[in-house]
Amino acid sequence: MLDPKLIRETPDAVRAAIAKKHLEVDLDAVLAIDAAWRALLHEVEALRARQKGANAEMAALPKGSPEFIAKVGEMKAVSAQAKERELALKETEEKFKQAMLSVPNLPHASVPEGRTPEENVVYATHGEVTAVSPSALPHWEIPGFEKLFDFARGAKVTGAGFPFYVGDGARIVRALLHFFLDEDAKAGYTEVNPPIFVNAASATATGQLPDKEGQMYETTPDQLYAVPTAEVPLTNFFRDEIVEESALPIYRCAYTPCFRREAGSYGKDVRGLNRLHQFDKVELLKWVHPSTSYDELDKLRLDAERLLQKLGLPYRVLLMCGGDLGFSQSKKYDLEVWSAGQKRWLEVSSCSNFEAFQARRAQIRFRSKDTGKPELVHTINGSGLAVPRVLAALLENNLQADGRVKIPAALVPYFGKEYLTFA
RNA sequence: GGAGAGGUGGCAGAGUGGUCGAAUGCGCGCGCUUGGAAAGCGCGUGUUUCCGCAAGGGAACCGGGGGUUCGAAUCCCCCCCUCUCCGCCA
Repeated sequence: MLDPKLIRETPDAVRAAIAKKHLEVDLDAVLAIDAAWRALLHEVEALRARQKGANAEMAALPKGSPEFIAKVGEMKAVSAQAKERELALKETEEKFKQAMLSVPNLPHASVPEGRTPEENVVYATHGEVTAVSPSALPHWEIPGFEKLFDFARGAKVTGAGFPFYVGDGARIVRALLHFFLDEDAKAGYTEVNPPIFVNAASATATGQLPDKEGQMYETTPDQLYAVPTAEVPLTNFFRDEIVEESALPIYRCAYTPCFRREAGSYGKDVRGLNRLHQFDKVELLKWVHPSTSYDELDKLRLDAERLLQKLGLPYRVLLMCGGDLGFSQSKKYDLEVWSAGQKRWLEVSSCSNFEAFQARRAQIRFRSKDTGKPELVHTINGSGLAVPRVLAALLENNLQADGRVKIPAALVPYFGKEYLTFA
Protein backbone atom coordinates (compact mmCIF):
# COMPACT_ATOMS: atom_id res chain seq x y z
CA MET A 1 0.00 0.00 0.00
CA LEU A 2 1.14 3.51 -0.76
CA ASP A 3 1.08 6.35 1.71
CA PRO A 4 -2.38 7.92 1.37
CA LYS A 5 -0.80 11.31 2.00
CA LEU A 6 1.35 10.90 -1.08
CA ILE A 7 -1.72 10.44 -3.25
CA ARG A 8 -3.56 13.24 -1.50
CA GLU A 9 -0.74 15.76 -1.71
CA THR A 10 1.05 14.90 -4.95
CA PRO A 11 -1.43 13.07 -7.15
CA ASP A 12 0.24 14.10 -10.39
CA ALA A 13 3.61 12.70 -9.37
CA VAL A 14 1.90 9.44 -8.39
CA ARG A 15 0.06 9.34 -11.70
CA ALA A 16 3.30 9.80 -13.63
CA ALA A 17 5.05 7.07 -11.67
CA ILE A 18 2.21 4.60 -12.20
CA ALA A 19 2.28 5.37 -15.92
CA LYS A 20 5.81 3.99 -16.00
CA LYS A 21 4.38 0.64 -14.94
CA HIS A 22 1.79 0.83 -17.71
CA LEU A 23 -1.03 0.12 -15.31
CA GLU A 24 -4.48 1.66 -15.32
CA VAL A 25 -5.52 3.18 -12.02
CA ASP A 26 -8.40 5.55 -11.43
CA LEU A 27 -6.68 7.90 -9.03
CA ASP A 28 -9.48 10.44 -9.22
CA ALA A 29 -11.87 7.88 -7.79
CA VAL A 30 -9.46 7.25 -4.93
CA LEU A 31 -9.18 10.97 -4.26
CA ALA A 32 -12.95 11.40 -4.32
CA ILE A 33 -13.45 8.65 -1.76
CA ASP A 34 -10.72 10.17 0.38
CA ALA A 35 -12.45 13.55 0.37
CA ALA A 36 -15.81 11.99 1.25
CA TRP A 37 -14.19 10.03 4.05
CA ARG A 38 -12.64 13.10 5.60
CA ALA A 39 -15.92 15.02 5.47
CA LEU A 40 -17.68 12.17 7.28
CA LEU A 41 -14.87 11.89 9.78
CA HIS A 42 -15.38 15.50 10.82
CA GLU A 43 -19.10 14.96 11.33
CA VAL A 44 -18.58 11.85 13.41
CA GLU A 45 -15.85 13.37 15.51
CA ALA A 46 -17.95 16.44 16.28
CA LEU A 47 -20.84 14.23 17.39
CA ARG A 48 -18.59 12.12 19.53
CA ALA A 49 -17.05 15.16 21.13
CA ARG A 50 -20.57 16.27 22.06
CA GLN A 51 -21.33 12.89 23.57
CA LYS A 52 -18.16 13.01 25.58
CA GLY A 53 -18.94 16.46 26.89
CA ALA A 54 -22.45 15.42 27.89
CA ASN A 55 -21.07 12.36 29.61
CA ALA A 56 -19.01 14.50 31.98
CA GLU A 57 -22.01 16.71 32.75
CA MET A 58 -24.29 13.77 33.41
CA ALA A 59 -21.80 12.12 35.71
CA ALA A 60 -22.06 15.15 37.98
CA LEU A 61 -25.89 15.18 38.02
CA PRO A 62 -28.01 13.16 40.45
CA LYS A 63 -29.23 10.07 38.61
CA GLY A 64 -33.00 10.57 38.64
CA SER A 65 -33.09 14.36 38.59
CA PRO A 66 -35.21 16.20 35.99
CA GLU A 67 -32.04 17.72 34.50
CA PHE A 68 -30.57 14.27 34.11
CA ILE A 69 -33.68 12.89 32.45
CA ALA A 70 -33.83 15.86 30.11
CA LYS A 71 -30.22 15.29 29.15
CA VAL A 72 -30.83 11.64 28.39
CA GLY A 73 -33.61 12.62 26.02
CA GLU A 74 -31.41 15.14 24.32
CA MET A 75 -28.49 12.78 23.96
CA LYS A 76 -30.64 9.97 22.60
CA ALA A 77 -31.07 11.96 19.42
CA VAL A 78 -27.36 12.73 19.23
CA SER A 79 -26.53 9.09 19.80
CA ALA A 80 -28.81 7.95 16.99
CA GLN A 81 -27.29 10.45 14.63
CA ALA A 82 -23.76 9.47 15.61
CA LYS A 83 -24.54 5.82 14.96
CA GLU A 84 -25.95 6.56 11.55
CA ARG A 85 -23.00 8.72 10.52
CA GLU A 86 -20.53 6.24 11.94
CA LEU A 87 -21.96 3.53 9.76
CA ALA A 88 -21.54 5.73 6.70
CA LEU A 89 -17.99 6.49 7.77
CA LYS A 90 -17.17 2.83 8.11
CA GLU A 91 -18.54 2.02 4.69
CA THR A 92 -16.52 4.81 3.14
CA GLU A 93 -13.43 3.72 5.02
CA GLU A 94 -13.82 0.21 3.64
CA LYS A 95 -14.21 1.59 0.12
CA PHE A 96 -11.09 3.69 0.58
CA LYS A 97 -9.11 0.71 1.78
CA GLN A 98 -10.19 -1.33 -1.22
CA ALA A 99 -9.33 1.55 -3.54
CA MET A 100 -5.90 1.91 -1.94
CA LEU A 101 -5.22 -1.79 -2.42
CA SER A 102 -5.70 -1.27 -6.13
CA VAL A 103 -2.95 1.35 -6.29
CA PRO A 104 0.42 -0.21 -7.20
CA ASN A 105 3.79 0.60 -5.72
CA LEU A 106 5.77 3.25 -7.57
CA PRO A 107 8.85 2.31 -9.58
CA HIS A 108 12.26 3.64 -8.58
CA ALA A 109 13.90 6.29 -10.78
CA SER A 110 16.52 3.77 -11.91
CA VAL A 111 13.90 1.44 -13.41
CA PRO A 112 14.13 1.50 -17.22
CA GLU A 113 11.18 2.52 -19.37
CA GLY A 114 9.40 -0.27 -21.18
CA ARG A 115 6.16 -2.14 -21.49
CA THR A 116 6.96 -5.77 -22.27
CA PRO A 117 9.44 -8.42 -21.07
CA GLU A 118 11.42 -7.84 -24.27
CA GLU A 119 12.26 -4.39 -23.00
CA ASN A 120 13.93 -5.63 -19.83
CA VAL A 121 17.57 -4.66 -19.70
CA VAL A 122 20.26 -7.34 -19.67
CA TYR A 123 22.19 -5.97 -16.74
CA ALA A 124 24.99 -8.56 -16.65
CA THR A 125 25.91 -11.97 -18.04
CA HIS A 126 28.18 -14.49 -16.34
CA GLY A 127 29.73 -17.63 -17.80
CA GLU A 128 29.95 -18.85 -21.37
CA VAL A 129 26.71 -20.04 -22.83
CA THR A 130 28.51 -21.49 -25.86
CA ALA A 131 30.84 -23.50 -23.61
CA VAL A 132 28.11 -25.99 -22.76
CA SER A 133 27.35 -28.83 -25.15
CA PRO A 134 25.36 -27.85 -28.23
CA SER A 135 23.93 -31.37 -28.34
CA ALA A 136 22.60 -31.23 -24.81
CA LEU A 137 19.14 -32.64 -24.18
CA PRO A 138 16.18 -31.08 -22.43
CA HIS A 139 16.35 -32.66 -19.00
CA TRP A 140 13.13 -34.63 -19.45
CA GLU A 141 14.63 -36.37 -22.49
CA ILE A 142 17.73 -37.56 -20.65
CA PRO A 143 17.62 -41.37 -20.58
CA GLY A 144 16.46 -42.55 -17.18
CA PHE A 145 15.13 -39.15 -16.11
CA GLU A 146 11.73 -40.54 -15.14
CA LYS A 147 13.32 -43.00 -12.69
CA LEU A 148 14.79 -40.20 -10.59
CA PHE A 149 12.00 -37.69 -11.20
CA ASP A 150 8.80 -39.68 -11.26
CA PHE A 151 6.07 -37.42 -12.57
CA ALA A 152 3.72 -40.26 -13.49
CA ARG A 153 3.50 -41.61 -9.99
CA GLY A 154 3.32 -38.11 -8.59
CA ALA A 155 0.32 -37.51 -10.83
CA LYS A 156 -1.28 -40.71 -9.61
CA VAL A 157 -0.71 -39.95 -5.96
CA THR A 158 -1.44 -36.24 -6.01
CA GLY A 159 -1.73 -34.65 -9.43
CA ALA A 160 0.30 -33.17 -12.28
CA GLY A 161 3.22 -31.07 -11.12
CA PHE A 162 3.83 -33.01 -7.91
CA PRO A 163 6.75 -35.28 -8.80
CA PHE A 164 8.43 -37.88 -6.64
CA TYR A 165 12.19 -37.41 -6.38
CA VAL A 166 13.83 -40.81 -6.05
CA GLY A 167 17.36 -41.94 -5.21
CA ASP A 168 19.94 -39.53 -6.64
CA GLY A 169 17.00 -37.29 -7.57
CA ALA A 170 16.04 -36.86 -3.94
CA ARG A 171 19.67 -36.64 -2.92
CA ILE A 172 20.50 -33.83 -5.35
CA VAL A 173 17.54 -31.79 -4.11
CA ARG A 174 18.67 -32.19 -0.53
CA ALA A 175 22.26 -31.37 -1.48
CA LEU A 176 21.23 -28.15 -3.24
CA LEU A 177 19.07 -27.01 -0.34
CA HIS A 178 21.78 -27.74 2.17
CA PHE A 179 24.35 -25.94 0.01
CA PHE A 180 22.12 -22.90 -0.44
CA LEU A 181 21.35 -22.61 3.26
CA ASP A 182 24.99 -22.96 4.25
CA GLU A 183 26.10 -20.34 1.75
CA ASP A 184 23.32 -17.98 2.79
CA ALA A 185 24.31 -18.40 6.43
CA LYS A 186 27.89 -17.48 5.50
CA ALA A 187 26.53 -14.32 3.86
CA GLY A 188 24.93 -13.33 7.17
CA TYR A 189 21.37 -14.60 6.83
CA THR A 190 19.88 -16.23 9.92
CA GLU A 191 18.15 -19.47 9.05
CA VAL A 192 14.47 -19.74 9.86
CA ASN A 193 12.17 -22.72 9.57
CA PRO A 194 8.72 -21.14 9.25
CA PRO A 195 5.16 -22.48 9.18
CA ILE A 196 4.17 -23.50 5.67
CA PHE A 197 0.54 -22.62 6.15
CA VAL A 198 -0.47 -19.03 6.81
CA ASN A 199 -3.69 -17.28 7.70
CA ALA A 200 -5.55 -14.73 5.60
CA ALA A 201 -4.09 -11.75 7.46
CA SER A 202 -0.56 -12.86 6.57
CA ALA A 203 -1.44 -13.55 2.94
CA THR A 204 -2.98 -10.09 2.73
CA ALA A 205 0.03 -8.36 4.24
CA THR A 206 2.37 -9.68 1.55
CA GLY A 207 -0.12 -9.07 -1.26
CA GLN A 208 -1.29 -12.61 -2.14
CA LEU A 209 -4.75 -11.54 -1.10
CA PRO A 210 -7.12 -10.14 -2.12
CA ASP A 211 -6.62 -10.79 -5.82
CA LYS A 212 -4.27 -13.76 -6.11
CA GLU A 213 -6.17 -16.29 -4.01
CA GLY A 214 -6.62 -18.45 -7.10
CA GLN A 215 -2.87 -19.08 -7.06
CA MET A 216 -2.78 -20.56 -3.58
CA TYR A 217 -3.89 -23.90 -2.20
CA GLU A 218 -6.41 -23.30 0.52
CA THR A 219 -7.37 -25.64 3.32
CA THR A 220 -10.85 -26.31 4.58
CA PRO A 221 -12.25 -25.98 7.13
CA ASP A 222 -9.43 -23.97 8.70
CA GLN A 223 -9.03 -21.35 5.97
CA LEU A 224 -5.26 -21.57 5.87
CA TYR A 225 -3.15 -21.10 2.78
CA ALA A 226 -0.22 -23.27 1.71
CA VAL A 227 2.66 -20.85 1.23
CA PRO A 228 3.54 -19.99 -2.39
CA THR A 229 6.94 -18.84 -1.11
CA ALA A 230 8.71 -18.52 2.23
CA GLU A 231 8.49 -14.77 1.69
CA VAL A 232 4.97 -14.88 3.13
CA PRO A 233 5.61 -16.35 6.59
CA LEU A 234 9.05 -14.72 6.77
CA THR A 235 7.83 -11.19 6.05
CA ASN A 236 4.97 -11.62 8.49
CA PHE A 237 7.35 -12.57 11.29
CA PHE A 238 7.51 -8.91 12.30
CA ARG A 239 3.98 -7.98 11.30
CA ASP A 240 2.48 -5.33 13.61
CA GLU A 241 5.77 -4.90 15.40
CA ILE A 242 8.17 -2.06 16.02
CA VAL A 243 11.82 -3.11 16.00
CA GLU A 244 14.77 -1.12 17.30
CA GLU A 245 16.57 0.91 14.66
CA SER A 246 19.85 -0.57 15.88
CA ALA A 247 18.56 -4.03 14.95
CA LEU A 248 18.45 -3.09 11.25
CA PRO A 249 19.31 -4.45 8.81
CA ILE A 250 17.87 -7.87 9.62
CA TYR A 251 18.90 -10.71 7.28
CA ARG A 252 16.99 -13.97 7.26
CA CYS A 253 16.72 -16.98 5.00
CA ALA A 254 14.29 -19.85 4.98
CA TYR A 255 13.77 -23.08 3.13
CA THR A 256 10.19 -24.15 2.49
CA PRO A 257 8.40 -26.19 -0.07
CA CYS A 258 6.38 -23.76 -2.19
CA PHE A 259 2.88 -24.47 -3.43
CA ARG A 260 1.42 -22.82 -6.50
CA ARG A 261 -1.71 -23.73 -8.38
CA GLU A 262 -0.34 -22.10 -11.55
CA ALA A 263 -3.77 -21.81 -13.06
CA GLY A 264 -3.48 -20.86 -16.71
CA SER A 265 0.08 -22.08 -17.39
CA TYR A 266 0.70 -24.22 -20.45
CA GLY A 267 3.14 -25.42 -23.10
CA LYS A 268 6.90 -25.65 -22.88
CA ASP A 269 6.93 -23.62 -19.68
CA VAL A 270 5.50 -26.54 -17.78
CA ARG A 271 7.60 -29.40 -19.18
CA GLY A 272 9.71 -31.36 -16.73
CA LEU A 273 11.03 -29.36 -13.80
CA ASN A 274 10.32 -25.96 -15.33
CA ARG A 275 7.10 -25.29 -13.48
CA LEU A 276 5.70 -27.36 -10.63
CA HIS A 277 2.86 -27.11 -8.19
CA GLN A 278 5.19 -28.03 -5.36
CA PHE A 279 8.87 -27.12 -5.38
CA ASP A 280 11.66 -26.39 -2.94
CA LYS A 281 13.14 -22.96 -2.53
CA VAL A 282 15.34 -21.00 -0.17
CA GLU A 283 14.23 -17.42 0.20
CA LEU A 284 16.36 -14.47 1.30
CA LEU A 285 14.70 -11.62 3.11
CA LYS A 286 15.87 -8.34 4.54
CA TRP A 287 14.26 -5.69 6.70
CA VAL A 288 16.30 -2.53 6.25
CA HIS A 289 16.44 1.17 6.98
CA PRO A 290 14.87 3.10 4.09
CA SER A 291 18.09 5.01 3.42
CA THR A 292 19.99 1.82 2.61
CA SER A 293 17.45 -0.25 0.75
CA TYR A 294 18.90 0.07 -2.76
CA ASP A 295 22.39 -0.84 -1.60
CA GLU A 296 20.90 -3.76 0.25
CA LEU A 297 19.02 -4.86 -2.85
CA ASP A 298 22.26 -4.98 -4.84
CA LYS A 299 23.97 -6.92 -2.07
CA LEU A 300 21.16 -9.42 -1.87
CA ARG A 301 21.28 -9.92 -5.63
CA LEU A 302 25.03 -10.58 -5.43
CA ASP A 303 24.44 -13.10 -2.64
CA ALA A 304 22.06 -14.99 -4.94
CA GLU A 305 24.43 -14.66 -7.90
CA ARG A 306 27.29 -16.15 -5.93
CA LEU A 307 25.34 -19.40 -5.59
CA LEU A 308 25.12 -19.77 -9.36
CA GLN A 309 28.77 -18.86 -9.73
CA LYS A 310 29.82 -21.54 -7.25
CA LEU A 311 27.73 -24.07 -9.13
CA GLY A 312 29.44 -23.00 -12.36
CA LEU A 313 26.17 -22.30 -14.14
CA PRO A 314 26.01 -19.59 -16.82
CA TYR A 315 23.42 -16.97 -16.00
CA ARG A 316 22.33 -13.45 -16.74
CA VAL A 317 20.85 -10.65 -14.68
CA LEU A 318 17.83 -8.79 -16.01
CA LEU A 319 16.81 -5.39 -14.77
CA MET A 320 13.06 -5.35 -15.16
CA CYS A 321 11.47 -2.48 -17.06
CA GLY A 322 8.50 -0.55 -15.65
CA GLY A 323 5.94 -2.59 -17.52
CA ASP A 324 7.34 -5.93 -16.34
CA LEU A 325 7.62 -4.93 -12.69
CA GLY A 326 5.17 -6.55 -10.33
CA PHE A 327 2.37 -4.64 -8.68
CA SER A 328 4.15 -4.23 -5.37
CA GLN A 329 7.79 -3.85 -6.42
CA SER A 330 9.81 -0.67 -6.80
CA LYS A 331 12.71 -2.34 -8.51
CA LYS A 332 13.44 -5.89 -9.52
CA TYR A 333 16.27 -7.98 -10.91
CA ASP A 334 15.70 -11.47 -12.26
CA LEU A 335 18.47 -14.06 -12.31
CA GLU A 336 18.13 -16.45 -15.21
CA VAL A 337 20.19 -19.58 -15.59
CA TRP A 338 21.11 -20.93 -19.02
CA SER A 339 19.42 -24.21 -19.78
CA ALA A 340 21.63 -25.86 -22.39
CA GLY A 341 19.19 -28.54 -23.48
CA GLN A 342 16.20 -26.24 -23.82
CA LYS A 343 18.34 -23.46 -25.22
CA ARG A 344 16.61 -20.90 -23.09
CA TRP A 345 16.96 -18.88 -19.92
CA LEU A 346 15.14 -20.04 -16.79
CA GLU A 347 14.27 -17.67 -13.98
CA VAL A 348 15.72 -18.94 -10.70
CA SER A 349 15.59 -15.84 -8.55
CA SER A 350 13.71 -12.59 -8.48
CA CYS A 351 15.29 -9.95 -6.26
CA SER A 352 13.04 -7.06 -5.38
CA ASN A 353 12.89 -3.94 -3.30
CA PHE A 354 9.37 -3.29 -2.05
CA GLU A 355 10.37 -0.11 -0.23
CA ALA A 356 7.63 0.53 2.35
CA PHE A 357 4.83 -1.02 0.28
CA GLN A 358 4.72 -4.35 2.11
CA ALA A 359 5.77 -2.80 5.39
CA ARG A 360 2.77 -0.47 5.35
CA ARG A 361 0.36 -3.31 4.76
CA ALA A 362 2.07 -5.43 7.36
CA GLN A 363 2.79 -2.53 9.74
CA ILE A 364 6.45 -3.38 10.21
CA ARG A 365 8.25 -0.41 11.68
CA PHE A 366 11.37 0.68 13.48
CA ARG A 367 11.76 3.39 16.08
CA SER A 368 13.82 6.19 14.61
CA LYS A 369 16.73 7.28 16.76
CA ASP A 370 16.42 10.82 15.42
CA THR A 371 12.73 11.46 15.91
CA GLY A 372 11.82 8.75 18.42
CA LYS A 373 8.86 8.00 16.17
CA PRO A 374 8.07 4.71 14.45
CA GLU A 375 8.80 4.63 10.73
CA LEU A 376 8.15 1.94 8.16
CA VAL A 377 11.04 -0.33 7.24
CA HIS A 378 11.84 -1.30 3.68
CA THR A 379 11.59 -4.97 2.76
CA ILE A 380 13.72 -6.73 0.18
CA ASN A 381 13.60 -10.32 -0.89
CA GLY A 382 14.85 -12.76 -3.47
CA SER A 383 15.33 -16.46 -3.96
CA GLY A 384 18.57 -17.95 -2.87
CA LEU A 385 17.64 -20.11 -4.83
CA ALA A 386 14.73 -22.11 -6.32
CA VAL A 387 15.74 -25.75 -6.68
CA PRO A 388 13.97 -27.30 -9.69
CA ARG A 389 15.17 -24.91 -12.38
CA VAL A 390 18.70 -24.80 -11.02
CA LEU A 391 18.51 -28.58 -11.09
CA ALA A 392 17.19 -28.57 -14.66
CA ALA A 393 20.12 -26.44 -15.80
CA LEU A 394 22.54 -28.56 -13.80
CA LEU A 395 21.30 -31.76 -15.41
CA GLU A 396 21.34 -30.34 -18.92
CA ASN A 397 24.58 -28.38 -18.73
CA ASN A 398 26.61 -31.04 -16.95
CA LEU A 399 25.39 -34.13 -18.78
CA GLN A 400 28.37 -36.24 -19.89
CA ALA A 401 28.72 -38.43 -22.95
CA ASP A 402 28.32 -41.51 -20.74
CA GLY A 403 24.92 -40.38 -19.52
CA ARG A 404 26.02 -39.31 -16.08
CA VAL A 405 25.80 -35.78 -14.68
CA LYS A 406 28.93 -34.20 -13.27
CA ILE A 407 28.32 -32.63 -9.89
CA PRO A 408 29.91 -29.17 -9.43
CA ALA A 409 32.87 -29.26 -7.04
CA ALA A 410 31.13 -26.98 -4.52
CA LEU A 411 28.24 -29.42 -4.33
CA VAL A 412 30.21 -32.66 -4.07
CA PRO A 413 30.60 -32.46 -0.26
CA TYR A 414 26.80 -32.20 0.00
CA PHE A 415 25.95 -34.77 -2.66
CA GLY A 416 28.64 -37.17 -1.53
CA LYS A 417 29.58 -38.31 -5.03
CA GLU A 418 31.09 -36.73 -8.11
CA TYR A 419 28.46 -37.99 -10.52
CA LEU A 420 24.72 -38.36 -10.53
CA THR A 421 23.56 -41.46 -12.36
CA PHE A 422 20.20 -42.27 -13.91
CA ALA A 423 20.62 -46.03 -13.60
C1' G B 1 -11.58 -32.76 21.27
C1' G B 2 -13.77 -31.89 26.70
C1' A B 3 -13.71 -28.86 31.40
C1' G B 4 -11.95 -24.57 33.84
C1' A B 5 -9.11 -19.85 34.25
C1' G B 6 -7.43 -15.70 31.82
C1' G B 7 -6.01 -11.79 27.78
C1' U B 8 -5.47 -3.95 30.38
C1' G B 9 0.23 0.77 28.49
C1' G B 10 7.74 -1.47 27.50
C1' C B 11 6.90 -5.06 31.88
C1' A B 12 4.10 -6.25 36.40
C1' G B 13 -0.66 -5.16 37.99
C1' A B 14 -5.42 -2.30 39.81
C1' G B 15 -9.85 -1.02 37.80
C1' U B 16 -17.29 -4.58 37.30
C1' G B 17 -21.53 1.22 33.94
C1' G B 18 -20.15 7.80 34.06
C1' U B 19 -15.33 13.03 35.42
C1' C B 20 -10.68 6.29 32.82
C1' G B 21 -6.01 6.77 27.96
C1' A B 22 -6.74 4.26 32.45
C1' A B 23 -4.24 3.89 39.81
C1' U B 24 0.26 1.94 41.70
C1' G B 25 5.06 -0.29 41.13
C1' C B 26 9.17 -1.38 37.89
C1' G B 27 11.69 0.21 33.63
C1' C B 28 13.13 4.37 30.55
C1' G B 29 14.27 9.89 29.67
C1' C B 30 15.34 14.81 31.58
C1' G B 31 16.38 17.84 35.83
C1' C B 32 17.77 18.68 41.04
C1' U B 33 21.19 16.59 44.44
C1' U B 34 26.74 14.68 44.29
C1' G B 35 33.72 15.35 43.56
C1' G B 36 31.36 11.28 40.66
C1' A B 37 27.70 7.53 41.19
C1' A B 38 23.78 5.12 43.92
C1' A B 39 19.74 6.40 46.81
C1' G B 40 16.27 10.30 47.22
C1' C B 41 13.19 14.16 45.13
C1' G B 42 10.66 16.60 40.85
C1' C B 43 8.92 16.41 35.90
C1' G B 44 8.05 13.49 31.80
C1' U B 45 7.38 8.79 29.24
C1' G B 46 2.02 4.70 23.95
C1' U B 47 -0.10 4.24 18.99
C1' U B 48 -3.20 5.79 14.94
C1' U B 49 -5.73 9.53 12.63
C1' C B 50 -8.09 14.41 11.29
C1' C B 51 -7.77 19.94 11.23
C1' G B 52 -3.74 23.62 11.43
C1' C B 53 2.14 27.13 8.46
C1' A B 54 2.76 26.51 13.54
C1' A B 55 1.41 26.77 18.48
C1' G B 56 -2.29 23.83 19.43
C1' G B 57 -6.90 21.29 19.20
C1' G B 58 -10.43 17.06 18.06
C1' A B 59 -11.32 11.69 17.66
C1' A B 60 -10.16 6.49 18.16
C1' C B 61 -7.59 2.40 20.55
C1' C B 62 -7.96 -1.86 27.45
C1' G B 63 -7.04 -9.56 22.32
C1' G B 64 -10.54 -9.02 17.47
C1' G B 65 -15.63 -8.23 15.82
C1' G B 66 -20.76 -7.24 16.90
C1' G B 67 -24.67 -5.78 20.50
C1' U B 68 -27.22 -3.31 24.92
C1' U B 69 -27.08 1.92 26.91
C1' C B 70 -27.70 8.90 26.96
C1' G B 71 -22.78 6.76 28.32
C1' A B 72 -18.79 0.39 27.98
C1' A B 73 -11.98 -1.50 29.83
C1' U B 74 -16.41 -2.71 32.90
C1' C B 75 -22.79 -5.91 30.86
C1' C B 76 -24.33 -9.57 26.59
C1' C B 77 -23.05 -12.58 21.99
C1' C B 78 -19.42 -14.61 18.41
C1' C B 79 -14.30 -15.46 17.23
C1' C B 80 -8.90 -15.69 18.23
C1' C B 81 -4.94 -16.59 21.55
C1' U B 82 -2.54 -18.17 26.34
C1' C B 83 -2.47 -21.19 30.80
C1' U B 84 -4.19 -25.62 33.97
C1' C B 85 -6.47 -30.47 34.10
C1' C B 86 -8.48 -34.61 31.16
C1' G B 87 -8.50 -37.18 26.43
C1' C B 88 -5.71 -38.26 21.96
C1' C B 89 -1.08 -38.44 19.60
C1' A B 90 4.05 -37.89 16.03
